[in-house]
Amino acid sequence: MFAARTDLNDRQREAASFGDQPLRVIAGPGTGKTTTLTARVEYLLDSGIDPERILLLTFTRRSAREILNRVHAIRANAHVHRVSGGTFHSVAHHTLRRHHTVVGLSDCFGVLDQSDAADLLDLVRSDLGIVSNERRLPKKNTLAALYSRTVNTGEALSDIMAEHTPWCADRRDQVGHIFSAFVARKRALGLLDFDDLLLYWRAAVEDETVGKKLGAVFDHVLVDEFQDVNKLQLDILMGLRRCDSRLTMVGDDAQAIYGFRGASPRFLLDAQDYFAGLVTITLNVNYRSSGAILKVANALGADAPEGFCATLREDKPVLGASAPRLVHCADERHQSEVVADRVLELYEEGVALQNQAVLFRASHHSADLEIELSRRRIPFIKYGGLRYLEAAHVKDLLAAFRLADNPRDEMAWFRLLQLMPGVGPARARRAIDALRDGDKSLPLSFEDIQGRWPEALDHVPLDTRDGSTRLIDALTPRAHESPMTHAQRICDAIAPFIVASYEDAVARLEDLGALVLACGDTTRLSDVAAEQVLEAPTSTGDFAGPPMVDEDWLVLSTVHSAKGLEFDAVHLIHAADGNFPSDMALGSPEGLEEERRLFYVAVTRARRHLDVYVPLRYHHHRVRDEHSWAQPSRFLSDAVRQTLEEQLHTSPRIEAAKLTALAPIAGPALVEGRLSKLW
DNA sequence: TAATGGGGGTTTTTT
DNA sequence: ACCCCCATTA
Repeated sequence: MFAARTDLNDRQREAASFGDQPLRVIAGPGTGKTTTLTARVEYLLDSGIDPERILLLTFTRRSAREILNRVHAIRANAHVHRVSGGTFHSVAHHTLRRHHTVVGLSDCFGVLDQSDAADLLDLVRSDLGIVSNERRLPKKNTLAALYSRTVNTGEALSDIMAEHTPWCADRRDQVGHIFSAFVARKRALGLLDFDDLLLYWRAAVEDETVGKKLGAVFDHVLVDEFQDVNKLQLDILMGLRRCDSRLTMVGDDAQAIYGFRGASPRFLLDAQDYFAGLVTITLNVNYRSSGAILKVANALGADAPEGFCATLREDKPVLGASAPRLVHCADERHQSEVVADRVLELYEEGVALQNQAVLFRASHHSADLEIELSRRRIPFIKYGGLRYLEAAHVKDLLAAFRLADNPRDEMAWFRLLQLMPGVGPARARRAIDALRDGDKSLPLSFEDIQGRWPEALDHVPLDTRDGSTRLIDALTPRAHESPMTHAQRICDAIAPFIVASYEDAVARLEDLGALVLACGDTTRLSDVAAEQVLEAPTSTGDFAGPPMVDEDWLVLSTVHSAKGLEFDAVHLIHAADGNFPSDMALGSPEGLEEERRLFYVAVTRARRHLDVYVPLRYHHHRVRDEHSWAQPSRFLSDAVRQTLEEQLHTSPRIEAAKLTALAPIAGPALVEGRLSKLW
């Protein structure tokens, strides 16, 4: 039973067994946040709450699973798997699928990921006759970011643009036109983007009657990583809890790193304004890191202008810890060598590769290290950055899945038609136009599509007509066919195009096969496509299996993706100003403070070993020797440096290069002079 | 008129 | 991987 748990401290226990008022737990890194949430779920189950009536909102599906697995490990007989949980977006998706009628959606809506949304914005822009190559008009990805920030914060577009894209603020009206056309187009095509999932969920919970019903489904709502909640998500929570005060929020203002998604730690700090009767419990005893590492973290916190809520306290000394170091390297190449050396050194000392992580600010910062690791045959897995899901062939098949349910999805048509050789944007567009009915909208069923297909065929080159017709046949659903069989037919129809256009077709076809298998237990293909997009594999290894056969591998991760994780050893690379903090974030004081928190997150992932690396020199082009000198990150203030042991590494390569600058010796004379004594 | 392939330059972070 | 630009091909 719950009372028997002895691994909780008093504060954790108090939080876990707290009553029915709104509860805010401020939990610094390593203070047992997950343990406490787990214990709270366990406590609620013990007190007789039906697992299905607990909603656990976490930042990633992975952390939801981790918490539920832990509960499950403790009480194997419980129906823990029935606890409702996931990310805001995935719970929104489930809610909308189930209750599509009440929010006025069709049940076959497709879900666009970020880059699909950007593509649609670009399409809408060109339809409006707004030319993209004019200077000062934001590019599609910037447009997508602007749109997202605007709807997630609920602030006026002009304010958002003035703050984040002042260089094009005078284009506000055009951007506004693009956005309203974008909204209309999504609706006409039966598509929702990530933001729409939340917007529709909010619309539902904000409705007096519907909201009451949706909220009444849950007795308890628990929210992890509350510091990364934005206004839209806060509105949803307030709607869900309009008649019920049982809400638990766990977070840490010091780890708020998702401002670019409209999140603000203010919602955690000001939670009492949104939830009446709020009680706060603060956890600050750290069970993760060595005292020396905590000193680094606290020094970083002390530099923050407004400070952090929790100053971390050591529980008891961590065994086998080394002094945190600041390592100066010659350049990026040298940094990779030094990191690889250090990783192997720790490995020799018994720290498995899996317990070591290399962290960095931006995904491409690991490029050189990846080369070095491959050269030395050190296996690694990379989190963050590019995902397999973003690979073209996967997106192709997912587009086909969406299309099979919803023939109005022009985005999907546009993408699939261009898969055929000889079909580019212009022909794809004409073929789509040929499919339209008189009123310019696409048919709702594949029967009608089949009827119009001969006309569309005129726009496809002769030698791809067979293949494209086979694809249309595959997309057309058959009576009494399981989604998986249908998916397999679609996959088979696409395979020839994949084989024709990619060198490494075998590996890509394997990816597609995995996607087909993922259709096992669903009723709709568009549902599978959405699930895949919402629960993307988080690393380059998740999708196709680990990169090598070895059972141990080093973790490479962006700091964002490392959130919530911990490692015996952390190697933080590129701690140079401009990289970390990123110079993209220096425009505003808030941006800089977010970078500081990000640095803090990186440092606090480490249990026993922390090494921060600063390359002194950056090469800009491969040509010649153009380079600039880097300043160490501004977060490495004097106070922070006093908590670190500084180490200056000289590189044999750099030392060797210096030789060429020396005055030459008289080589031939010396050699011949010495030899001449022999004869 | 379109599609395609090559080359060069860039890339913040994620649901 | 993306974007942008340019030359070549169908």
